Amino acid sequence: MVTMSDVAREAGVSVMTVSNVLNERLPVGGPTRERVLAAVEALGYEVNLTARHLRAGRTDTVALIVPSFHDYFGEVADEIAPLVEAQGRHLVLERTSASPQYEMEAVSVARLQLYDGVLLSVAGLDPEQLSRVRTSKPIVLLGERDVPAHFDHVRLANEEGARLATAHMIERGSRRILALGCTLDRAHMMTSDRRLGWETAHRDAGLPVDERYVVPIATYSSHTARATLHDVIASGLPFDGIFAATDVIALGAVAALADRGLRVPDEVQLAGFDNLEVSSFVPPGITSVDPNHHGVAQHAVGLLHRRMAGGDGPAEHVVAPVSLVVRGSTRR
Amino acid sequence: MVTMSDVAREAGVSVMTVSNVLNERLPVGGPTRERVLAAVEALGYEVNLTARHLRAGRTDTVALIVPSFHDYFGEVADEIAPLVEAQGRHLVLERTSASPQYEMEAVSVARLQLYDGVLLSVAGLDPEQLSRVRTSKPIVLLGERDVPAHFDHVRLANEEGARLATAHMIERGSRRILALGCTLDRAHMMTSDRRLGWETAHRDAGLPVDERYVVPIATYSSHTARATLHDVIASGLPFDGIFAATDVIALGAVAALADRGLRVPDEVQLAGFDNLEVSSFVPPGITSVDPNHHGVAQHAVGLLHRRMAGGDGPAEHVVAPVSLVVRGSTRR
DNA sequence: GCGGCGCGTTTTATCGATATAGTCTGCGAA
DNA sequence: TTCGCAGACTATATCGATAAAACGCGCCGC
Repeated sequence: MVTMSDVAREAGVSVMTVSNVLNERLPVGGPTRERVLAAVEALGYEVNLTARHLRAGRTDTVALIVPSFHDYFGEVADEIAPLVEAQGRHLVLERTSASPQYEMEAVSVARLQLYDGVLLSVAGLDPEQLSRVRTSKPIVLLGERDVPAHFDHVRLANEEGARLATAHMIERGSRRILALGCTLDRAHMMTSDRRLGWETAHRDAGLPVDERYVVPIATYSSHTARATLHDVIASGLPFDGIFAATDVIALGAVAALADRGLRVPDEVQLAGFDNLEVSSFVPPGITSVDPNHHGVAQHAVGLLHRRMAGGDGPAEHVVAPVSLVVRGSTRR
Repeated sequence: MVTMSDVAREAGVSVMTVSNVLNERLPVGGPTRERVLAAVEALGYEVNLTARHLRAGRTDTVALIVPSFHDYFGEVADEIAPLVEAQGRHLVLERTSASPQYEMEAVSVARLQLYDGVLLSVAGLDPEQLSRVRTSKPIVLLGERDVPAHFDHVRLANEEGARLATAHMIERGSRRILALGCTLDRAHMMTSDRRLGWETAHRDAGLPVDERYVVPIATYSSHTARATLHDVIASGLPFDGIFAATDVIALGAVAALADRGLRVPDEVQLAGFDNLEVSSFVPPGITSVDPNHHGVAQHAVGLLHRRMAGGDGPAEHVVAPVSLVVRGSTRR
């Protein structure tokens, strides 16, 4: 490996002179500078970032830690990346498999030291576990779980989004709407907050809330959603609308409905949540709650930037507004 | 920040003793070890990985560098992650926006030093640019472009996959099959290799090859694909089948066909390439060439592992076999 | 003629961990 | 009593870069 001192020897100067030439900190005389640059070129020297990071105590890198790389998080990550790069920092992604253990490791002091800041998409950790995190570096939390108050946090207006989608289907005539992928839990988390919105829409419309229509699913995959909806259909529970807790679930539902020859939206209306890119392309177009990925990304990166710049106000808890994107899976 | 020497002072020992306790290199006496562990606990010490990396010249981290985080690459990344972790290393993702400049920076000596090895999914760099890369660390290339011979490389059987898909549609009755997203270029790259397979299938079946049916698209997004297919339909060019160069393109095609009320597969058969997860859920199910993500991931990680372990045989060029997954978008 | 100043460059210390060589203590054998 | 030696622990050098201080030299002004 070519080091700065190799360059220094080649150019007949001290390492500091090389450093000064390359970083333009202190001025270096013309001829000397030329010799240094020639030596750099000849040897193919490039700075060792690890050493620089150690010395500088800074890495100019931000980590985005997500449960998995595909679907929702991939799309969010692609929104976040340009914003971080616009600040002159690098973005790297790490993955936790949604396992609490991996998430804890990812925000361990040791790993945090590799980055100037971390965006953590919380999937597995509960508030109690999170409160044990030693925040040696700025962390901004993303995601729909409850988190300790001292963390900056960006979440979505889950209840409102679910309410919008459900109310829309009620207005368009659905009376028996499944809450697919939702749960009856009390803890504030994605699946229960969205179920609350589903409930609210029913109450607002003067309709009864039937808990049989809350159908949890074991894993948040299209595959499981498809199988679960098949079970519901087989059970004979009548329904004429589906609010899917996520678009990934909605996608599984679309498949299951097609498997059974149920027409969307004529026989069953369908709405999802997340407005994934794919949702506008799957015929007849999936109506979905748009979380405004770009806005979420801006909030999150903005908060993190403020902390990295030394800002130390009270923690902010942003609830990002959502809107409904109406497509062909609901009636007009 | 709590350092090892803070712990050493607290425990009344030298830093090396702390190091020895934590890394279990040299044996440390019972009582001393207890004091050290107590001090570590009390101060909340964790090792500084940057310092360790500098000293050790190793980071136990592999980078996967991709054009973008979502769709295809997100799915591949989720396959690669567990394999890298199984080797006791971390995986991080970086993104290049498919820009040649970013790709060059990503494999600059400086950035490579942060990792023990790199998996680079080549999108923007041509062989000439790649050959200028100073490979200070093991690199394995992924992707469908031609690359210099001295790089390990994993690619797909593009021509064969396209041939399979096209032949399948011909066999099922299509006679005028668009090659959507393919190109007439000569350079070996994804879009032209897949076009070759489309051609071969025609020749094999004794059908003429009509270049008007090769329809390139400006950007590889579902959105562009949808718009482009609308243009084709508007142009009046008759077709009864579509081979989409990627599933993302196929998804746009599905949307455009639905927009026009064209029934799949009755009026138009459709096949894609990549077998994205979504393809099995979009009604009626998109027939797609399965690149065996898992196998590709294993090859790539295996090659990289060999290099990182010091293996120095000749570069390997793996062409990963593909197979056709038949779904409802083609006739049975 | 000498202090002072500015410029260009080098010296030294440092970031935090770790490999290696060295030191100290105590115990057993000659 | 002395030497040897093993075991436990410490001192030092090192990874590669950079911040801060020091240095040498020429030139200016009084």
